[in-house]
Amino acid sequence: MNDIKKMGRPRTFDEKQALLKAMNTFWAKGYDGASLKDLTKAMGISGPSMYAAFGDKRELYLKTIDLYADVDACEPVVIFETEPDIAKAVKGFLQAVIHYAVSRENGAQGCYLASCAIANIDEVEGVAERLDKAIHDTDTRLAARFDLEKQKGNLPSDFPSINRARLMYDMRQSYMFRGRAKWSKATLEEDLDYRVKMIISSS
Amino acid sequence: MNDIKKMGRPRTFDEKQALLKAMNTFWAKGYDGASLKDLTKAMGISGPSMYAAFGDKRELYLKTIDLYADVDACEPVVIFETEPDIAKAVKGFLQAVIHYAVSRENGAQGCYLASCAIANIDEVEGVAERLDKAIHDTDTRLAARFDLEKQKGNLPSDFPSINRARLMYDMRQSYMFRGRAKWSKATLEEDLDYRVKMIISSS
DNA sequence: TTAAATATATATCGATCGATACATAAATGC
DNA sequence: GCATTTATGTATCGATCGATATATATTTAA
Repeated sequence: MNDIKKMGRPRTFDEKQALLKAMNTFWAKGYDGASLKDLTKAMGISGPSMYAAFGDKRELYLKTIDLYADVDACEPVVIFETEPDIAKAVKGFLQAVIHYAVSRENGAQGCYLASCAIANIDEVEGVAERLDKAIHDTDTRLAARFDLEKQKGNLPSDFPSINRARLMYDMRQSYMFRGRAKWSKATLEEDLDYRVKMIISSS
Repeated sequence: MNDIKKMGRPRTFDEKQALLKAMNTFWAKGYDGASLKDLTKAMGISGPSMYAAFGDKRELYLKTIDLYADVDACEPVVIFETEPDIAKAVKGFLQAVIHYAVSRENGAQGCYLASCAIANIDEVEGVAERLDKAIHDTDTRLAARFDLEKQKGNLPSDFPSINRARLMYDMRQSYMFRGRAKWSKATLEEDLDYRVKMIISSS
């Protein structure tokens, strides 16, 4: 539906692929630590191409944050939303988080928001609102699944969905933090079952 | 005992005070975002004085990390170690953490390690080992209090001290994260009692 | 009083920063 | 065809980066 030919010389690179490369560069070096040279080299494009496509360094950064929040960080959430059994869903979520936390490429371990974006929350305009939205969106999305289980009668009617959703998100951030600090998958999984219990316990 | 007069012109500034100012600057702007101009202005000294006293920018950064780990971040831990009742100790720890997370000066909210240092873990040599040590030291210190309570008979003999210590530290990091993301003290305290209960629950 | 030692202030270094001017290449519209 | 539009590659801008050379000020040792 949207394949109307545009005028002018066509792009020779894929915007999303370039954004992913930029994200990994920011992730490893930080906003100020990642130079335009670093970024354009990783993206495989020239400086002027970057500016034409994304605006400037700050806008590029904000777009990588949007990409992360909308796409990259969602896999564990999807697992949580699709696994039928709620206990298994919680455990599957945390397992996916742990796997994600330790298995990204060099220098980009952990959570992009928690280990990169948050460092510039007051320095780079636009970061704060995106971070706040990402946290609330995830909290809400996780709570929605708990609410669904309450309707089904699989969780008690007084189950505090939003509080447990926040707790679950906090567990995610904790694993991400230790993952970036080079903790092993095995060590992170040690206390997994108790944490699952803590999340779905009703009182 | 250590007031032997040194030769040469004496320092006109206090090293620790200058380090604290440098830490706040790094905290707000990040390692690469904080320029020597920013740093020396905040520290109230000239460039050459900074280099003479601390080496270079990287060494200054590492020294601020040491200062944070050894001094600045310890207040909630001390509360945890000194409050006689273990349940109150856990709650007091988390309350102190929440207070700390939201009440630092502009741009320096949250945990210095989690919102600044960790961003440069692979970029700045020496950060990774300090971060790893700080996490392990805190985990161990928290676990020691649980072990003490086990000896006293206030906690069951099979209480998993190190796992609960890690959980407690993770709760700390979570509050710090949301504190930096501008969450209010009241909101952070909402689910406090449940978290305390789960930290000291024995099964 | 002089020499040695350490800290300070000013001025400035080459390198790199983010960003852009310009000419050229490759597509569409007519 | 030719004009228009958009993207690319090269070369480079002024500003700022981290770091230092130099001269001066202030202390102790003798």
